[in-house]
Amino acid sequence: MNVESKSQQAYRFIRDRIDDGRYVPGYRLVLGQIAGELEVSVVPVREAIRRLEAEGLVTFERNVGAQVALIKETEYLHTMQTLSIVEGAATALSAPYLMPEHLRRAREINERMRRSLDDFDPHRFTELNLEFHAVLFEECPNPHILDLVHRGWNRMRMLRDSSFSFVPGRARESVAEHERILDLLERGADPLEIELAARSHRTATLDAMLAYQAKHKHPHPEPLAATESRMP
Amino acid sequence: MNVESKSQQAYRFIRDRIDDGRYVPGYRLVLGQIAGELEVSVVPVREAIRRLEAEGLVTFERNVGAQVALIKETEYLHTMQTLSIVEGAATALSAPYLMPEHLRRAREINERMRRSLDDFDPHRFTELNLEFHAVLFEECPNPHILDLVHRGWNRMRMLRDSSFSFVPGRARESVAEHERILDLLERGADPLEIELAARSHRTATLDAMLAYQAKHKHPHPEPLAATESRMP
DNA sequence: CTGCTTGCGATCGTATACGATTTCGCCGCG
DNA sequence: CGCGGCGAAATCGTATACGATCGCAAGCAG
Repeated sequence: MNVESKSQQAYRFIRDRIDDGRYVPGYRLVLGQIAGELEVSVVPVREAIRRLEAEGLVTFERNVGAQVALIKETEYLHTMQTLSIVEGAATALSAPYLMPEHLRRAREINERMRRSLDDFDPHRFTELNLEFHAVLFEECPNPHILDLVHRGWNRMRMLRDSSFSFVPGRARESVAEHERILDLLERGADPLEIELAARSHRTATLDAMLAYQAKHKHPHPEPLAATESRMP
Repeated sequence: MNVESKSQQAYRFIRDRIDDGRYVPGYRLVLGQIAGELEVSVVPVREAIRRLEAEGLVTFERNVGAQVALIKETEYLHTMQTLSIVEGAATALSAPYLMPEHLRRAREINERMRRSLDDFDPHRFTELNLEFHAVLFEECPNPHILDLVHRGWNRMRMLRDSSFSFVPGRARESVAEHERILDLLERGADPLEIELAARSHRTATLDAMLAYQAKHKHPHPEPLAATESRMP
């Protein structure tokens, strides 16, 4: 009965293709073409693209057209930094609501992450990584914060290939940090301590990436207040 | 030459009316009616409303229509909590980039806030309050975070009447807290200290509101992890 | 009187049509 | 050979049209 609206359908269509990499950043979204593939008219497609634009996944230029958002490096760093903050907060806020069951599941996922490392399966690793944090956020009392976290993840997913795998050794540290966060949660540590641990879990990744890139590619990707936000 | 697109025009039209209170929360947005007032067709109006929906200012129900978002109390609290986090972070991130000139202007605005209190001008007070924080964020190196702050402010503005004025005495405390934040910035305090000060500046308002409401209206607006996020 | 059904008006959702704008290749000129 | 202008094709932006859906009120049965 209640079939989803065509604009919703178009939204999902495009969104799926962005998510799974068929539409790479920079890919030109031509209204008529997408409308043709979907067998709908251009109006719903325009709405869908507008929505994607508001979410930051797509850029839209008047009379020119839309394309999958190109994330510049500094943009990427800013998103990482923002993520570190909202993820840290979300973890701390969720802490009081996490049951032993959640922690058990999280540990189990983390174990699988460790194993995926031994199997050299980076794709599986990043997938499990998302799952891990998703478990921690399941009981987050503030859906707003959660929304911000998801926005950040979407953004990140668009560059999935420039994630962990690019910094040798970082993944293993990541697993260890997960362990530490779980320990803090388990013993009901101070929320601030949890927040900072979760935050630096992400900023450590960021810093590792910066260091790695500085050594291997550009001399300086651009100074950022990232490290200043790290807080010891 | 390059007149703004009609959908942009419609967006601004609606947005203005929401901002200045002509469209109150719950106000029903009828496509044809708005299109008529603007002398455009419904298609651009739909796009505008979709965008407002993505920004959270408007809710849209299929085959029923759009209305200015009704913010429930818990929603409000969540937004405040989120704001406390992102504002705190934004303040800390901006700290290294603030020149004495900025601090001077901020102090001056804060003084005017104090005076507006003596004149019993709450509208002016809230206006200056935004200005104050805007100055602190002028040099924020992370536009992402800033964007989140602005989103939060938009949300808040929709309930402007339930802000400071409802908690007697809170405004004066707020001025004092501004002073304290400025002091921390001036002496180049630890970023974490600045962040927590800015954060608790907002959560203090939240807590004051909750306490006030608990005493005067409802027994319990609903428990929230707010105080847990406050962090001493 | 109450509750369910039915029909109508209001409004939404989308297709189609067409003018407006941009892009890009082609041509002539320097 | 390069470059500036011109024209056609591609694409966008919006108006209009019309079917689809919802809400509400009137009518009918119990």
